[in-house]
Amino acid sequence: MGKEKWVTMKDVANLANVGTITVSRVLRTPQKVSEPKRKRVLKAIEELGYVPDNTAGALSSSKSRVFGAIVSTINDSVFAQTLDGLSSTLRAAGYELLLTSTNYDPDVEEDALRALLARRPDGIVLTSTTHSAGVSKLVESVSIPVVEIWQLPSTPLDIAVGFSNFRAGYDMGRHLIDGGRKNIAFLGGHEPKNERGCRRRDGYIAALRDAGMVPITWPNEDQDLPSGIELGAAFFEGCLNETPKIDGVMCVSDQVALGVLCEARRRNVEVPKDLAVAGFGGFEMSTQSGFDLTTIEVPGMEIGVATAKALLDPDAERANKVIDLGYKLVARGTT
Amino acid sequence: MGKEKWVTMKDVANLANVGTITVSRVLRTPQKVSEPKRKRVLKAIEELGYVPDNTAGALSSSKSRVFGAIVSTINDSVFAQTLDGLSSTLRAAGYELLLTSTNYDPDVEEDALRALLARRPDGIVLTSTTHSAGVSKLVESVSIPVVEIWQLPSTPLDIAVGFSNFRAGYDMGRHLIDGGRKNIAFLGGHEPKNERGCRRRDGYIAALRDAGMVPITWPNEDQDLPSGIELGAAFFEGCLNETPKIDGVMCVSDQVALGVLCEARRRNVEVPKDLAVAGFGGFEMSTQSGFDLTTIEVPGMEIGVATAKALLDPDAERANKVIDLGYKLVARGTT
DNA sequence: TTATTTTTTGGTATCGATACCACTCTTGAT
DNA sequence: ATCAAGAGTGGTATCGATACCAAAAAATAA
Repeated sequence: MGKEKWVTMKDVANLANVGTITVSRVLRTPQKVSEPKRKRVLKAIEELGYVPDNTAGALSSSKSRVFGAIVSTINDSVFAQTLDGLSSTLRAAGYELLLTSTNYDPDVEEDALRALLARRPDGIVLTSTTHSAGVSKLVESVSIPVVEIWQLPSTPLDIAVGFSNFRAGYDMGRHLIDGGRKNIAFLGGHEPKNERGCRRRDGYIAALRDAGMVPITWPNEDQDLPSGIELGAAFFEGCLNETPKIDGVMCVSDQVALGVLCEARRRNVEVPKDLAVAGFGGFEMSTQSGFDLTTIEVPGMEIGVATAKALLDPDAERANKVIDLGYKLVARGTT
Repeated sequence: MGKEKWVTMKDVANLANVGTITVSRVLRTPQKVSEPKRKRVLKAIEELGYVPDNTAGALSSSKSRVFGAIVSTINDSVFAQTLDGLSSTLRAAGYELLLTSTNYDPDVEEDALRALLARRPDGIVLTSTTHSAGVSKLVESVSIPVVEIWQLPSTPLDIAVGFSNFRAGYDMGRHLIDGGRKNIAFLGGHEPKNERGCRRRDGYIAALRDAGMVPITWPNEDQDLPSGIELGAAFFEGCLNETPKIDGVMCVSDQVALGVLCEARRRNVEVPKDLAVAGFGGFEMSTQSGFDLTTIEVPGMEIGVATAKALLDPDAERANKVIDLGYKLVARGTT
């Protein structure tokens, strides 16, 4: 626990017998410094254990080398992949990630954004696409790239990287219809704060309407908790009580789908004979060695990487403001 | 996309007709400013849409109001709870979290730590407890709190918050022995880079030795991938081929345990009659409405909250350098 | 050789906030 | 009325890096 002060660039410069600016250049643009001086500086850095102070650098260059992200939750495996991809790509380029989660509470978003902007990030990542007036105003007053992810907003603030939740919902609806199911329900997605889930549900509804079928959704009251396996079981039970003839369910997430699978097993409902089950997300356990679940696989990692690229070179990406990375409907044993 | 410059504290001061320092005080120590001036300043802030620049504040006060965290992976649901607890508690106190993941690669740790320290954080969170010489040296040269989490190191660098992975492994071993199992295997945990998993395995080995039984572990070669459901299935298969009489398995994680459950079902091995299965972590799906899996429940969220408290008030916590939050063995249907 | 470009280098001002100190103005005690 | 204590306020130096400009050194052209 040394109480010593931090070593400064000036200390390094003195030891190496150069100007401070030369030390700065060795770190930022080494090719602009002659071989012998560069070596001397590097040796001095090593010797003193110098760790540059980015807060000072940020102040004078107005480049913080930090990006801010506001996510709805960290606690979602597919989503976490995006963060992994984002954070590692950024770190490779010498940037760090300032992370804030709102736990699906939009009221937190503005505060979180203020706090992030106070750190003068070089860019911002948002996971929501409908924003409060305050948020929009803040974002518009700022001249840094803003990337909205995991959705494709019709009017992006700046850049968007994601896929169409609506089309994914629609496609899965069709998949169940094509599989001959007659009474298909959608479980979850009625959390008004989870926009992505709502869009999937909208897609499902459209698919059924287009096929002349009646959409069944459950639950129908607002419900705030992020959907998980417990809810899946509960949803299925509730839905079945109301509409016993259900022969296909499409779930807002893989977690909910697993809850349905568990509940179905307890009730001796045979999958896929009596009931088709489809999820969304493509998390690890949906694979064949797991639950062999039909699902929509989302390119979580790719979204993270593409987002990082957009942040690092916004002008290149701004040509096409909306980057659609698509999704993959993977039909497996449960349908 | 406004190209306007940021509003500065001076702008606010001018508009409110006060000194810049008064504006600073309104934000940091409002009780030291008289009512009328405070109101005027707040109005000016509102009017101009002023967002303070923390990088400048950090430089002059040497308090960045940022904490850095280096985690092995974001992609683990129980672990994510810790991050959620950490980040929300910190934000409530006006601090942000700078997050970096190493993907279980210890070589990345030193680089990541350097990058974090360059942002002059007010504290650091580490998820590993065995560090390279470079990391230890860096940490020791710094006078900020350092919290190691999810483990209880014998010689903490500074403060530690977690539980004993060894004892958890030991207890679960005993649980299976007490349940009358005769041939108990431990699956996973042979990733040398995953210390926590190794400690659990060590605990299991000790429990079996103490009971005069022969420990069986699988796999026995180094294996780097973080354990998941696919690996669980594969491990179980491999282990069964070598030692067919297995009647109990303890897994390094719940994910691996689920893989075992799936593979067991495919092979018509009845759980828990023919095979007891235990996991570790207590993630959502292990509950009764999910897979009814016997597991060790870890207080993920609490670790995050306690870590935040330790960072915010290190001196209070440093009295007891090691904070053991324990764990809970939850016996369910699979044993 | 000298003139001219290019590369390398360092001095000084600057970024925007807070620390520190000095000063004024209350308030209450004597 | 006088003084002491404390609250409220602002000026100026400062944090540690980078930008900008100018000067020196080296490389190239004439």
